[in-house]
Amino acid sequence: MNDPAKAPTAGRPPTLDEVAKAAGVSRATASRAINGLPYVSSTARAAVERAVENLGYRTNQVARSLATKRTGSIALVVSESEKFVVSDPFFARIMRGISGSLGENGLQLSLIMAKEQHGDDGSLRSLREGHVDGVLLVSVHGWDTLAGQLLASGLPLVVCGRPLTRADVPYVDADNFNGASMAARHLVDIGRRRVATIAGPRDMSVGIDRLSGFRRGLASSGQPTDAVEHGDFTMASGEAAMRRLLEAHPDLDAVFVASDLMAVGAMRFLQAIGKRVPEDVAVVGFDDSDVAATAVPPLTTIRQPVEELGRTMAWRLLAQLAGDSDLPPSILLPTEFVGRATT
Amino acid sequence: MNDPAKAPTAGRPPTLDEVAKAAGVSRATASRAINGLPYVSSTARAAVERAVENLGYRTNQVARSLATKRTGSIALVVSESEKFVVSDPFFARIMRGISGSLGENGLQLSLIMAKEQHGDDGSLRSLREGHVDGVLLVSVHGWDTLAGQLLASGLPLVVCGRPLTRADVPYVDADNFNGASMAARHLVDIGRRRVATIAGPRDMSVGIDRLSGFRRGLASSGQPTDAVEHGDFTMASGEAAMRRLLEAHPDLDAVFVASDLMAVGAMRFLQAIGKRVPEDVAVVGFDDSDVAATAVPPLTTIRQPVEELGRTMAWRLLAQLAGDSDLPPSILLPTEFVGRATT
DNA sequence: CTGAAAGCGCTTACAG
DNA sequence: CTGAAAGCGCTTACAG
Repeated sequence: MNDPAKAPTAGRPPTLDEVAKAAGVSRATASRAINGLPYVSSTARAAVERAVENLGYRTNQVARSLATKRTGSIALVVSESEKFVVSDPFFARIMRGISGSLGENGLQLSLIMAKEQHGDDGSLRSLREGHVDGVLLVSVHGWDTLAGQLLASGLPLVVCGRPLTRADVPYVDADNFNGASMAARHLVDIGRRRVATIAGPRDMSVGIDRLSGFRRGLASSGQPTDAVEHGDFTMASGEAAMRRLLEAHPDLDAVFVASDLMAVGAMRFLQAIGKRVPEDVAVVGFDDSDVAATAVPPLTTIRQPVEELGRTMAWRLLAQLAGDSDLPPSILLPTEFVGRATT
Repeated sequence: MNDPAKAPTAGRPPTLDEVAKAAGVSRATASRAINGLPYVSSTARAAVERAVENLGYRTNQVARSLATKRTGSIALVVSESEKFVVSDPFFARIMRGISGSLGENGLQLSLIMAKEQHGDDGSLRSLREGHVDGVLLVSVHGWDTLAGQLLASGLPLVVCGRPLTRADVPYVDADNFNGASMAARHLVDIGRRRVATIAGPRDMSVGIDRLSGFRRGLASSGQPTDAVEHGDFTMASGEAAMRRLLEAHPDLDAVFVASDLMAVGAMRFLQAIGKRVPEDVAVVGFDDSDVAATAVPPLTTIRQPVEELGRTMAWRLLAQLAGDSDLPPSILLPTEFVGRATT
């Protein structure tokens, strides 16, 4: 059943020219019909559609890119030196959001793992070679180095998380400030009199914003906001910070922890020394990651919409590429209180 | 300091034509010099190099692709429906290997998260639109659906892990059979008389191969190979399988577990019921993942070279694209015994 | 070793 | 609504 009408091109995929010929129209008209442009008679459109179907025609995106100067693909740049970043569940969810949103719009995702140690190692080279239309950057540390190179490339850029330096680049982030504030207020509302916090690193905006939010939330209660220890978002660091906190403030009866993982570490320490959660010490985490629900007891926390973060980054970049005006320079996504058993 | 010699193109990046003009040669010669082709006089080459430098010229890859019919990018297809796949540390390491290897060869990595539920959801569309030169597939389950579509695209394809069906597609895998065999032999060598196994799923080649290897390794000892329970590679499944194993074979004194994570689950159960590891029951895992070294006690295991798996997939595909003949249809990477404290 | 010319497969003013 | 033509920026036989 080697229907010659279906394979007239012997191997090589059919071209627009062949479609036009088969439809009895010009290449220009065929192009318009295929791209859904106006001003194509319905008969011409139908003929082209039939030809496309018969020939199994697919637009050659490379040729289209050369003509339109749009590549239809977006780079996702991650810093490879952070060993864990790709395997981080948070990152995986971001990526899923981005990928879904891009896919719906017919765009490709080009993944670039940049080694940030060297100034120019070539991993970002493709960005300057017209391979992509825009760039999405996800990087916790090393933001400056990478962002500098990306900005220099002149491509539209959206980053994940509020950048510490360079206020001039569009970003998307969770509303860490208000989330943390909610957590603190909740602890006050349930009657806790001495509320402490395990904050994130001082040099990350996510650490900084959750700490300021915590202070803001506690402000109305008149409580001091001096019971603060820092961790690095690992479980072990949460455990150690909890120990330091109790040494310095033995009277604390609640703790807001800037990530669920650190909160689990903190709870582990509390339980090890015989403190009951929530009776002796109430705990609120942040993220609503998988560990929150499976912790014992299940962890009260602040949810951030991670996949939505990725979706929104993609949306913001696409809107910019589409030339939308009056775009918000940056976007904060609402966080949400999730009550469980630790408060 | 707006040196006109450095920015003669006002915004728009410089073209090959401009480089040629600046170097005083033809476009053809400029092209040859830039691509390092032979038959270019050293003076011409030098002049072109200088012009490239001065103008800040970069090859427009899209134009090059149209002319050469090579895109310089490779698709990495993963199945999105496996929620965890992207956040799986194993996958992250594979991806690092692939990305590194591709980057060294100046190729792009295009990430495609395919929804395998639908026959054709468009996520694989780009593959048929000339976007990529070849495809790398990483997917544990759902292999058939995806591979079928990919094979149909006619693009060169290399998959990760031995496919259960379709022996006709090149793959790269760890030598699961010999690794498992080594594990079983080791347990016999240290004097265990009743060796059991917690195997992986029956419908995954990695599960199957590690089970056959185990049986092969035990064969010479004359021990029965009937003490087998299956898990699904999660910690919880390892725990449950260990329970079933002890119910059926209370006399077992050693267990080979087909993954480190399941092994940790198994150890958790053993310790919960008061069995000592390794005194009462010796345990060998598989993978040498992070949890192996941090387990208590540290887990004896079989190491598989995960990043090298990714590197090798990339190498195999590139070699095929380069037209190398006599390529091995598939490649098995050696696994290695890592002795720790559980045996 | 070099250059003029054709070609890769599309899109898009421009002039009907 | 339609078509002829130019153009996107490169590569590569071909003929010197």
